[in-house]
Amino acid sequence: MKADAIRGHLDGLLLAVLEPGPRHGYAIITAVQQRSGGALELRTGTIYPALNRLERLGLLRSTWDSVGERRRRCYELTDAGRRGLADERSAWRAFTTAIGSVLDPQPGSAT
Amino acid sequence: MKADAIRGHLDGLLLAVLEPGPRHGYAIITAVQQRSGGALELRTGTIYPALNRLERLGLLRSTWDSVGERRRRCYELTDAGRRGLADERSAWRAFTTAIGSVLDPQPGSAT
DNA sequence: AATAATGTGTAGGCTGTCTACCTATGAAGG
DNA sequence: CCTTCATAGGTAGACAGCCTACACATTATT
Repeated sequence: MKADAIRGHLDGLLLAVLEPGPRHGYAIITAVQQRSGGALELRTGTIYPALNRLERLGLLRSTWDSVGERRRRCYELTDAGRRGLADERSAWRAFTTAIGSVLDPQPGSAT
Repeated sequence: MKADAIRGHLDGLLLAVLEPGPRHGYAIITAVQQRSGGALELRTGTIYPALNRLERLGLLRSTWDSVGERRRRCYELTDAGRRGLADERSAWRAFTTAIGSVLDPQPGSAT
């Protein structure tokens, strides 16, 4: 996987894995990894700043919870986050359609 | 279209529009625009450095030709360029599969 | 005791794309 | 003749977002 291929698509990934329910950062990484069949391995340095940004934008809200002595920060979607996810999904469809039609043009289309 | 969504996919676009035959820069821009149904509007500042890079890498070769007094630089795929295009296409499929399976998971897959 | 797994986070750098700008020819219209 | 638009090629510099590398702490395993 090319290093910066996911640029511009990270937000959608984060919102999508939070759709079923709240998750903490580490679980987000493993969820993305599992869902993508191991293809996407996000780093902490990638997601934590992004999660902060999404919270600042009001798409996420976070709460601290504790398991024993260990603290973890759980993120969940806000209503704006759900709308944002819908936007990301339609943007993704438009994007893949656009790139796909250039990369693999239909035989009938103009050259 | 998010500004930098195409990051990491530009090379594939350029190689793909050059597959049918040689083209000069301006024609590459219009070809991408037409093939994508107007969704992708590349700028000269985007493609010329990229074309130079691809030529440096040996994926393209360029020749000057003249129409009257006007000179234009025509780019065409090398054999390495054709192989590069095939690589870009399979990378694109892997990429869309990966992102897609996170963004719109199949009901059966693990959360 | 040491190592791996779990868990959160920051600092700094990289690089490819974008914005903005510049130059030049040819055709069309006034 | 002059202006304007389409065609054609190009550079300089900034910017944003992701990556690399690092730091720290707790819990489980060997």
